[in-house]
Amino acid sequence: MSEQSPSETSHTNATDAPPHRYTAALAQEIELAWQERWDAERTFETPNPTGLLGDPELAAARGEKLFVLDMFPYPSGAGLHVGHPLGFIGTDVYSRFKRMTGHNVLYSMGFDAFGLPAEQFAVQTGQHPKITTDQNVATMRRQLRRLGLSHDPRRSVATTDPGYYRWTQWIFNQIFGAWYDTELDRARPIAELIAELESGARPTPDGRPWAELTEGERRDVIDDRRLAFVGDAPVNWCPGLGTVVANEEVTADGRSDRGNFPVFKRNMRQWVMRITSYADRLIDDLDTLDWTDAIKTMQRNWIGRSSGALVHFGSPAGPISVFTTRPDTLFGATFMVLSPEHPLVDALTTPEQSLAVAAYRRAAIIKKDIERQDEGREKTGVPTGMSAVNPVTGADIPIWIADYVLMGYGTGAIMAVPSGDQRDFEFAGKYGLEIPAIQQPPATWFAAHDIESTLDTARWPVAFVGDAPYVNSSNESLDLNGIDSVAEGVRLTNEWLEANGHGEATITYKLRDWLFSRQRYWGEPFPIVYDDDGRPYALPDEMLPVELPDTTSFSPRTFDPDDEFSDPESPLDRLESWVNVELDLGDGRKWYRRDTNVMPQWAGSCWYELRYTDPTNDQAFVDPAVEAYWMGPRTDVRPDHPGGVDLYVGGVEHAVLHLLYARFWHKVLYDLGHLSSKEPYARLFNQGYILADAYKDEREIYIDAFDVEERDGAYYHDGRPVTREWGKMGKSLKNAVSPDEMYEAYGADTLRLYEMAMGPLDASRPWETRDVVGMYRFLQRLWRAMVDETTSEIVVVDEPADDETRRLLHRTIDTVRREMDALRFNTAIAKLIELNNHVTKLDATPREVAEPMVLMLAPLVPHVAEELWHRLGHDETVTYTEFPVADPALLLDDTVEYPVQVNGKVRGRITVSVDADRAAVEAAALADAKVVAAIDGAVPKKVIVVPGKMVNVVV
RNA sequence: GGGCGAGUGGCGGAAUGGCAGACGCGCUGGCUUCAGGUGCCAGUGAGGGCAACCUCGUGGGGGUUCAAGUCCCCCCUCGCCCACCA
Repeated sequence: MSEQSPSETSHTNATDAPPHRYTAALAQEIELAWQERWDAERTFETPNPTGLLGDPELAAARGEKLFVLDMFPYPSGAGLHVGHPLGFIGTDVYSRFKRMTGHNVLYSMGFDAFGLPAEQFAVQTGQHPKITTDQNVATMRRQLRRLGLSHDPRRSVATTDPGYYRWTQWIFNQIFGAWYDTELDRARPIAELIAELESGARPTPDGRPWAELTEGERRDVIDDRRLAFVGDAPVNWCPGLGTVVANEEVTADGRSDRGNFPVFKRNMRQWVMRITSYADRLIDDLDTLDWTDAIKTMQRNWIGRSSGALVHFGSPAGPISVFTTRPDTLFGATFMVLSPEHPLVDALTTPEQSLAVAAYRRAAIIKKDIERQDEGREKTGVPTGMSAVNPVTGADIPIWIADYVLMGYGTGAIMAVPSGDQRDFEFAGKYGLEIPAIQQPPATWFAAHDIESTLDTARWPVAFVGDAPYVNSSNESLDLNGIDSVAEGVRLTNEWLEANGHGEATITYKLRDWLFSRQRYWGEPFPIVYDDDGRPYALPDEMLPVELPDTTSFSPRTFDPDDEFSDPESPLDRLESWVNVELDLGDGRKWYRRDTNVMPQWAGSCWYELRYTDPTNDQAFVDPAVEAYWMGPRTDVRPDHPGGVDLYVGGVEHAVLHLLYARFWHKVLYDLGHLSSKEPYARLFNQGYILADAYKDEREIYIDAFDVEERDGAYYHDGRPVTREWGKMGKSLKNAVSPDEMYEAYGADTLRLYEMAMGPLDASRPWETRDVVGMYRFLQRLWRAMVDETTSEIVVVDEPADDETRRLLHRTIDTVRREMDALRFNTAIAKLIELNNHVTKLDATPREVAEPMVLMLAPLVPHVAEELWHRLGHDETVTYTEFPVADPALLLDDTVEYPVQVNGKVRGRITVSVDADRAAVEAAALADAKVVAAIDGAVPKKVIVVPGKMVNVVV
C-alpha cells in the first residue's frame, strides 16, 4: 500500500491535516531514524592525524582542523531544561557548518562528574555517588543525543572514570615534580633544581654546601620549591561543609560559594598550588587571546597586579613594611595603620592600650564582613600607643590598628597619607590626626568642590588624588617640591628608598596561591604517600591510578557551621586498610600512609579538552603529535597566537575560577615540554542565558510559573495576586521547560531552530513557549515546498529558476555563509526564512533552489535536512556535502534602486543601470518628479552620491 | 565607590555612519471548516488624511556630519562583575 486515498485520510487523522504534513509526529519519526543512522554509519567520528584514532588520509581529506568546545556540564540528577543546551546547539550548528566548508572538526562532550552535589545527593539517598553519577551521565547523554548534537562519541570523557583521573593524578605529579625558575620565567623539573644545587650552580637557602646538608634538610629545601606543596598557611575552613575551600570559592561576605556556610581563616596543613608564580604570564598572555574584554578585565582584576613600593618604617618591634602604590606621598604619611590580625600588633601595643586593642581585635575578628558593610564606610580604630619612624621625614608617627586595613592584601599594614587617600582622610578626620598638604591641587579641583584654593586641608571636603605640584616634600637628599608628575615623584622616591635602604619598588597581587585539597570523598585521590617523617612522595606512573576506594562510609564529617575551631576530617581517613600501604618506592618495601584528601572539582576540568584529542591513549595523557595538530599555535591567524581550542563556548560564570585554573595547568604542562600550545582556549565566546518569568506569592515563595494567569497586566495564581520577577530558567524558580515537551509538540529541529533564532548567541533572552510555533511553521512551509502533503511525493521541478529567484538564492547564500561563520545564526535564519517565503509563492520549487536551501539549513535543522536531501535523491549524509557557494556574478543586479533624499529625508527613488556613473545618477535623481517637487525650484547647493547606496540633495 | 555592557513597535529582536523596525510572536481582516483548532493569504511604529501623501519617531539633553539607532560630551535607567586592594 503506497497511496492513501483522501477518504482514508479524513478518517485516520483527527485533525484532518494532510497525511504527509511536517507535524511533530513526522518530525520525531525523522529525527529518531536519522540519529540511528548517524550512529550506525559513525558519521561524526573525527579522524586524528596519528595514533589510536588516527586516519591521516581521512583527516587530510576532511580539510583544515578545527577544535570546537563546550564547557562540559555537571551531570545533575534534575535533567535538562531548554535553557541548558543553548550553547551546545550553537556549537553544533557551527561544527556542522564548518564540516561543510572543508574542516576536520573535533567536537565532543564530556562530564564534570566529581564534586559536592553528587556527594550530597548520595548522602541524602544513601546511594553510592558512583551509581547516581553513572545514571545521571547516561541520562544526560541520552538527552543530548536526542537534540541531534554531532559529537564524536568515542571522545566523550567523564572526570570520574579511573582511565581519565589516572592522568589528572599524573598531571598533579608533574606539578608536584616541578619548581618555578624566576630567572628563566618558567617551570622546570625538580631534578634540574637538584642538579643545580648539587653542582653548586645554585646556592642553598642558608649558603651551606649541598653535600653538608642532611637528607632531611635537602628534602626541606626541595619541598619548599615545589609548584604543588603541603603548606601550613591560612586557609578557608568551612565547618558547615566539613572541608577547606579555595579563596575563589568564598563569597564577598565571607561565606561558602556552595551551601552558603560561614568560612573561617585558619592555619592548617593543606595542599597548595603556586599559581602566583604565573601571575604575570596569566595577565600578559591575555593579550594573545581572542576573548571578550569583559572576561579579560575580570581576570586582570582577580589577579590584581599593582606596582608600587615596599617601604620599611622603623619601630620598637623592628622594621614594619608597608606596601604603597604612591611612595611619592611618603612626606604626607602622618600615621600608620595595621590590620587587627597583623602579627606585630602585640609587640607594638603599650600596656595602657592593651585592653582597648584587645577589645578591638576581638570585635574585628567576630565581625563578619557582611556586618562591616552594613556599617557603611564609617572608619573605626584604636591607637596602639607606640610610634614608627617615617623614613623620609624622620618624624615619629603613631601606630593605629583599624579593620579597614586587610591582612590579606599587601603586608597587612599601611602608611596613612590623609591628604592623598580618601580612606586615610576620613580616618584622620574622625580621630583628629594631622593632615598636612603635600600637593597643590589645581584651581579646577577646588572649583569642582566649590571651595577656595587653600592648602588648609581641614577645609578640604575630600583627599586629593592626581597629578599636581608637590609641596612640603623635601629632606636633605630628596626634593620633590614643584614636580607636577606623580610618575616622576614615584621614580625619584623609589630611587631614594633603595639608595638609603628604606624600601624598594615591588609588585603586589591580589591573587593568592590555590588551596588544592578538600576533605571530601567524591573527588580524585592524591597520588601521594607519606613516610614516617611525614614527607610526601609522588607515586610512580605505573602505580596510577590511585583508585578512589569503595566504601559505604562516604559522608563527610560536617560540623556546626559556626564551630570555627572544629577540625577537618576526610572520609578517606576512616579507611585504615587503604590508608596504610606497603610499597617499594626504590628504597625497599616500607609502610607508608596515603594522602586522604581529594582534589577540588576544578581539577578534572583543567585539562579535559586535551583528553578529547586523544581519549583512548593509555601511554600518555595526550600524544604530542595529536596535541600539536588540534591545539598548536596558529601563526597564520596571528603572529603571537598561543594555540589552544579554536572556539570555546560557555557561560560567563566561569570567568575567573575554571578559566584561570585551566590556564595555569596548561602553562605548567607547556613549560615542562608536554604541550605545543601556551594557552588552552584561543577564542572564548560567552553565550547568554535563557531567562524566564518566575512568580512569587505573598509568602515570597516561588510558585509554578505555568499555573499563573495574567489579567490586565497583573498576575494571579488561584485568584490571588502574585509578583513577577525575572531569572535564569531552573528548577528552583519553578519555571523550567523541559526539552521533552518541545519534542512532543514540535520535534528537536524546531527547538534547535527556535533557540538559535531567538536572538544573538551572546545575549540572554527570555523563553517564550508561544513563540516556538513560528519556527515550526517555517519548517512546515519548507517541507510543503518540496514534499506533497497528500502523496508524500517530492514536488521539486528540474526547470531552471527564474532570474529573480536565482539572484535571491545567491544573495542568501552569500549572507548565510558569512553570518554562520560569525556565529550570527539568528540573522542567518531570518535570511533563510525570507528565501523560503519567496519560494513558497512560486508555482513549483526548482531543484536548483531546493538543494542549496536544504544544505544551508542542514547545520541548523540536521534531521529534516537529511530527510529532504535523501528524498531529493542523494544517498550520502549531508554532513560532509559542500556548503553552497554564491556566484559573485549573481550578487549584482543589472539595475540598482537609489533612494533620493532632499536634506536628509527620503523624497523619491530612482532606478538606474548598475554601471551608471556619479553624474548619471545625479542627473536621474534631479530629474525625478518627486524630487523636483520637494526641491520646489530651489537650486541644489550640493548633491552627494554614495555609489550603490543613495543620493542626498542639499538645498 | 570602581570596571564592563545595554536601553529600538504590544513582545523577542534586525540595521559596514546612508531607505529605522529584517525575521518571528502577537494582533486585525479574509480564505478553508458545520464549528473550534490547524493551515493558507493580506495588513500591522504613532498621529493625520478618502487617497496620493504629510508630520513625529531608536531612554533624555547637547554636539560633529550632506546624512546619526550607530561617532563625541553630559545626564537618567537597567544588568553583570569587583568592592575599605593601600
